[in-house]
Amino acid sequence: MALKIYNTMSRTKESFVPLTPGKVKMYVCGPTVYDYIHIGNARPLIFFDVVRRYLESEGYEVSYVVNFTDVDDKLIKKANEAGSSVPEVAERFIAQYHEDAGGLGVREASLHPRVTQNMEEIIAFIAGLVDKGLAYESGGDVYYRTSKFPDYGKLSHQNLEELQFGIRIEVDERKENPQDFVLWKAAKPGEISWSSPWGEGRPGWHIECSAMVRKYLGDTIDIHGGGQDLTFPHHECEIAQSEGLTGHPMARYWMHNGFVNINNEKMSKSLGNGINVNRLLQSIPAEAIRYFMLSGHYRNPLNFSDDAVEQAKNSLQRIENCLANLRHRLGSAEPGEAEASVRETIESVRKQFKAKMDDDFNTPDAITAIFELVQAANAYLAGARVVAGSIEAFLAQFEAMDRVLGILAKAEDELPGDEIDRLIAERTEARKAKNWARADEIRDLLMERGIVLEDTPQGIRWRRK
RNA sequence: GGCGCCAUAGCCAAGUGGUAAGGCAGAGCUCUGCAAAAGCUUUACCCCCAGUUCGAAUCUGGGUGGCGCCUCCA
Repeated sequence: MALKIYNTMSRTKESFVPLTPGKVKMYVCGPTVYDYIHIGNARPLIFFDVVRRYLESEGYEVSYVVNFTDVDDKLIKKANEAGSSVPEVAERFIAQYHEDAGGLGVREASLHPRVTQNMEEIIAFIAGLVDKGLAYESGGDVYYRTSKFPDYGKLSHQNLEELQFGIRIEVDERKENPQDFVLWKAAKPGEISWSSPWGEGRPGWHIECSAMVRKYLGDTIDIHGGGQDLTFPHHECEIAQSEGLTGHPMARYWMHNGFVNINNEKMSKSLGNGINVNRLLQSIPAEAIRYFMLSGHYRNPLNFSDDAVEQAKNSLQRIENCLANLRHRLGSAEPGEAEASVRETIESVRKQFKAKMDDDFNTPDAITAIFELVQAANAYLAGARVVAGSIEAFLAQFEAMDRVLGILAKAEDELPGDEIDRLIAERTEARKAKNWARADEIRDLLMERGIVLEDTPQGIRWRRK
């Protein structure tokens, strides 16, 4: 079964066929770097990171581009408030982004282009649109002439006549039509700006993605992703710009992730309930955040709460216990190749995992496949005969799945300190002597230090709590 | 007004025509010096009402209750 992706454009799951066999060009709209990233930003980061990892694990060579919007109104405002400059603010939060995304286990994109480093291409792009009559200059601004692009609305399935413009934002009288959107904004006095054929100014929000997609990936890419709020207007405008200029489809598959709510409320600045990823990572392991994010289907809304985090942690604990127990038992297992029955079980889990990921990245069901493996491995460990090859095969399958999801903590190979070692040895002696009081005392002592001791027929097994 | 989304056990969450996966939490049992870990067992009139069908959580229509987008937004 081949990969199917839900395409916002067609509103159906479509078989994934890349433009060039074996290669995938993928672009996801990145953050405007004027603040710390929040839990809502984290969802597309983590989800599309998983998409990318899965494609790679399926053998595709993925060119993955995530942009930084490093100049816009919010940055200008922030810089003014902080008595700083736009580049300084951007630099600071780009660094912060890398720290936080990395903290979430999100791999760096192939490329993180910035608006301010692609100004030539952006201006050339706009000029091209003006030349084609698809854009017009008005009072130092340049606007896209939506009336010249009949497909406008095709992604979000909006009908131009039905859209209510000016509902939230006052319509600028410099526009020919209210639905026209800005490509180039004339600079106000003192604002950061670049020279252009239309005077000093800066790019509008949508044009950067069109210009950077084209420059770094080409006229048509395979996957274009982002949060579902970007469907309209952002991606709609990108399509108008890119397809208007090049005459080619901008992307073959449009993917949009659902929102994260906080305690069943929409996350918004006005409610003040945004959750800062950097702060969150100080109290919650990245793996638990990833598990939480992947525990629901990416197109459904997800509700973030303390309870949800707790459940994610506990669920993960079951998998990690299993891994720890496998590793511990490896030392005492008899040598030998994996049994056929074990290989079959693992193969069936492998297929299940793949089938679920192939079905529009059904990560909740893919996680279920992991639990199937946990169950099988636990049952195997409880059996009479335990062979090293089988344990290794189990571990290898866990690792293969985790290369895609990234929800399991890296194996801690740190050894207990001398003192801990000594205490464990002393407890073993005490147990031999049936000195249960001393044995329990030592276990409690280590428990206080976050170390859980478990007695098994193969000796003491310890893990960090 | 337009375009959409969601409603499944105490909680989270798949399934989208053949009679309810998985996880968390809870309970019981087994194992254990005691634990832990693990195993086994256990919990669902699938929001409501009609309809289509041999058969519907799944399709259709109508409700009810949440929610998103309509040029800041992941």
